[in-house]
Amino acid sequence: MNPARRIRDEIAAAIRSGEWRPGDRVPTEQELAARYGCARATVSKALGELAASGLVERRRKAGTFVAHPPVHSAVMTVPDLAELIAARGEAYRWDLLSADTDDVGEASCPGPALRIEGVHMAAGEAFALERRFIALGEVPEALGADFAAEAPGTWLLGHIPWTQARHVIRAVTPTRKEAGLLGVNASAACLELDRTTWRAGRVVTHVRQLFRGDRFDLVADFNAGP
Amino acid sequence: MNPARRIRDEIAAAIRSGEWRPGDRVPTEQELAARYGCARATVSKALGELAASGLVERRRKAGTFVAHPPVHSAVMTVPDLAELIAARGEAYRWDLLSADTDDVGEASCPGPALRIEGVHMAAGEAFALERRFIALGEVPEALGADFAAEAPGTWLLGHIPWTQARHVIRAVTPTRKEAGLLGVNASAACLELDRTTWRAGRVVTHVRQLFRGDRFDLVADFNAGP
DNA sequence: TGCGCCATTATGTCTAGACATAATATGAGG
DNA sequence: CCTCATATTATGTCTAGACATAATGGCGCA
Repeated sequence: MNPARRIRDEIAAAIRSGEWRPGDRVPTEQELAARYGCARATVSKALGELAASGLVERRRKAGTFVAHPPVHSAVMTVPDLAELIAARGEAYRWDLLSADTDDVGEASCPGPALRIEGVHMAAGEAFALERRFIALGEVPEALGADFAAEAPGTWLLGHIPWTQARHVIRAVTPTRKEAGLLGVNASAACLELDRTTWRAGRVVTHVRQLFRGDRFDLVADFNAGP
Repeated sequence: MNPARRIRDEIAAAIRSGEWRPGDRVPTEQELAARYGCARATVSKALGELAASGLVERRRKAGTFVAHPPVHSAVMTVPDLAELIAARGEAYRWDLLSADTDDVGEASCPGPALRIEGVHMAAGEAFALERRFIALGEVPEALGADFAAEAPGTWLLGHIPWTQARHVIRAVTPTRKEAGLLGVNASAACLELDRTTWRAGRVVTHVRQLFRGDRFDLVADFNAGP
């Protein structure tokens, strides 16, 4: 086992078990270096990783301290729907409802855009509705894509490299039309997921996905540190 | 500006702008060290941080490559309700409905537990319902706490150091009783947030919070890298 | 031709030492 | 007793060099 990894994991374990409490002082780098018989730089690397993951806080001159736990931040994975449904062992299908060019776009995706609507199907039943705008100024090649054959999210993932995104999650009651498409009662709660995606500061796409509340949970794990 | 930080940020910018595409080879550490006029260890540190944040992938002998973007993972912050509401400029209040000891607990929090129910109020109106189990085997001091004066989440945050947690988010239709407590129509969609919290592998608490769908959105940002 | 071994190569990690930086503690002066 | 300058100290970062490790590509042998 690496010295750096060992130091990092042992300190993380002491913090997570409650042995070292928030505010407690972590031994100085020199003390740890002596205890583990390694160079100070090695200890510093381990503490740097712990600080990056939020488990400790380092202050010059003062020393290193066990951080106070955050309210709750968690890493949430929003899965690719095709993969998610395949993982359940169900057949996945994307049904395109409409695809039109639109010179105006909408508030969160202004300018000329491609407007796409469709349904994600699992085991022959509607699973989620999708309404998407793709900014043609950023992704002109979207005009040549066949969104009847491939869901736009899947296509974009293969054509647009690293982006930033913001997700907004809320519970809503579907409109009558949406309820019909999803095959649920008009009073059934649905989970709405709005995602806006930027590249280099400019909006690439905005998508609103509406999930059947009875078939979809978002799961987020909070696991500070490595 | 730090050399390490500069290298890291310039490479991250090249990736996020699309200049370097997924699968592209990043120059070797030696080349980068020569280009930036610094030691190889400095380059290695920068690349290590980029790899930790998922922007690049490093393989021995093969080199460093721009990673393929993940489906979508995002850091979600589940706020402290008291703080959230205070930030909106509204008055926050916690109303305790009941607090009983329970020898059995429930599935996700087995064993002797404290069962607490209450309402989070904002500006005089119900905002969220909470039903919580606190494992007395792990947190016996919870018996001495005054949960009429302080919301159990707030109390736990101050008494239980670093933990792991899992969140499950779904859209539900409230029961008639829940709708009444929240002051919404029985057909209004609500956002349910289930959080189970562990310390050192043992369940500390399980909480179910039910939010008014029209008053609460979860926001998650995806911003790989520093 | 095909298989397996080995040299090469790029990353992974560490060391010992150096200097920078920032915040605290201390002491001098008002 | 308070205030400000200074010394101290722990972290922050870097360097140059070394060795470890793993995967790849090519070479040699069958």
